[in-house]
Amino acid sequence: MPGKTSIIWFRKGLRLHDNPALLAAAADADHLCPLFILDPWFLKPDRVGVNRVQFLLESLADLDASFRARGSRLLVLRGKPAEVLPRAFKDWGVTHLCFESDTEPYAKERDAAVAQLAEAAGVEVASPVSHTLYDPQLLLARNAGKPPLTMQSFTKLVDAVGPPPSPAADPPEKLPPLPVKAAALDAAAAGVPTLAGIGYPPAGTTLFKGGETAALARMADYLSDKDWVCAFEKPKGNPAAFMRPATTVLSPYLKFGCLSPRLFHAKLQQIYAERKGKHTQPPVSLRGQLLWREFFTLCGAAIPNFDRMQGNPGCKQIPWVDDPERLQAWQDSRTGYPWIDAIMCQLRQQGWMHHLARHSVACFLTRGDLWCSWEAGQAVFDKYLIDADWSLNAANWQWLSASAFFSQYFRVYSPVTFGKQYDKNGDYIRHFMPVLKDMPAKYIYEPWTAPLSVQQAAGCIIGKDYPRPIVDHATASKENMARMKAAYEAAREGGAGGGGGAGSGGKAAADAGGGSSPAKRARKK
DNA sequence: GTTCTGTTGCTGAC
DNA sequence: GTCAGCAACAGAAC
Repeated sequence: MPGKTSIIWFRKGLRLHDNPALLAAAADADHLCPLFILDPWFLKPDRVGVNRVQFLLESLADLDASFRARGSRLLVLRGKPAEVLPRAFKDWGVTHLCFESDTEPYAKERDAAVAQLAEAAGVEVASPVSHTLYDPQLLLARNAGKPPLTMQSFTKLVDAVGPPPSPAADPPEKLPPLPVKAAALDAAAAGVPTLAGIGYPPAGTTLFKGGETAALARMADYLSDKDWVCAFEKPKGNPAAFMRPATTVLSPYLKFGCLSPRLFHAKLQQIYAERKGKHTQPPVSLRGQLLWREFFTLCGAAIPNFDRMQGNPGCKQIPWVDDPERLQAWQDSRTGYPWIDAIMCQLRQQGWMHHLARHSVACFLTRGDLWCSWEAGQAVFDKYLIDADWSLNAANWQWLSASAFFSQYFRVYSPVTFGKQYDKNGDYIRHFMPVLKDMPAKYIYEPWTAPLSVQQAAGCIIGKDYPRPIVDHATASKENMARMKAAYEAAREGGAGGGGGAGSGGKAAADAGGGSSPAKRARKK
């Protein structure tokens, strides 16, 4: 009987802890090859920014170091997985291929093709779930094959299913050696490349360092303050806090799998248990944030065309206007609204912004002010965010544009007053938009209202050094609200959400006789 | 059918 | 700091 030679194929899940695929590959193996493949599909500088790629390379270097400490090493090969892997099967005499299951559309297609090739080569495949707390297929099955549409029903679903699996055991101190031919590959052929080596600028500008080591340290740091953990309420965070962010910034580590959601979840439950119920609850608690991730990942896995408007049955069809100039101004921090422009600058610079800051700019681009498609904004976020996650990005853009999940389109973020609530002096703006750093606090959110003498004293003339507002918010938001109303009416008449290309052709009848009874209600908050 | 509620709106009067 | 009014949606529970 031939020996076992395995590949543990890393894609996300860039960690050794809670890694069931690694355990499966290593168990009773004579040879184990840890492998990452730099897929050209992901590495396009115009589509994936330098900060996220840097984060990835740092994560790979950290992974390599961890393998070396266990008598192994990480091989990094380049090419399409469907071409690289069959060669490796043959060259190295591979008998087993293990990788973490992935529900994104590209990944599903890629993995199905690879699994077929493996079968043809007589290679046994295992792909356990460890990117999410729960197996999305299991959740779907428990909910009649359909994803829940609200966070409340999602929370109910996971409550009914019970606690998620515990994190898997740590891998052994000593791992099997590489196959002989794989071990012969040198750094040039199979090492972690430099940014420049793959066509990127030599360095990114993000503050956040990739890798499992950094992830565990960051988690430990935030979890050490148990009062903070138990009092965490996401909506109360300060989006303008940039020296120490109001949230954990564990999202990029969860995105790449440097941190296991199950480990994070287990640690949170431990702390909550110590406090005997005195802690915040989902959806606003820290655990709630993991459930949001879980909810949206499930939606991304179960709803067709989840990253598009057309053909997406959950997405309201709204007649957005394709306006490249507006989109570009938004992307390049030239809207003339300092709060918006500063946030977009933080995005390009750090690859991360607070959740509420993302809300501000997403609302502004779509239903609030510029009436551009959420898909266009999604693409910009997908390029620059270090934590860009396919499902979460699509879900949040649909949420903010009131295309799905959320429908109170009359709640519009003000590009002027929203940030002011948190940062009266405008320190966040001064930091990210240095051109405005000497503008008096009175005018910093609306510099076009500053008298010319003030502008001169601040060294920032509006219309010359910094643009005038791209739209008048009061006018634009009012017009857009009317457009939303019409799109919603059209959707109701045309039969909900609408998958096909029906678009928004139906014009809104002034009063469809819908005659909803005059629900007079005294609502209190 | 009605009622309740939804992680995170804004403005202006008090 | 609180609260009504703004103009008003849709899923879930009843």
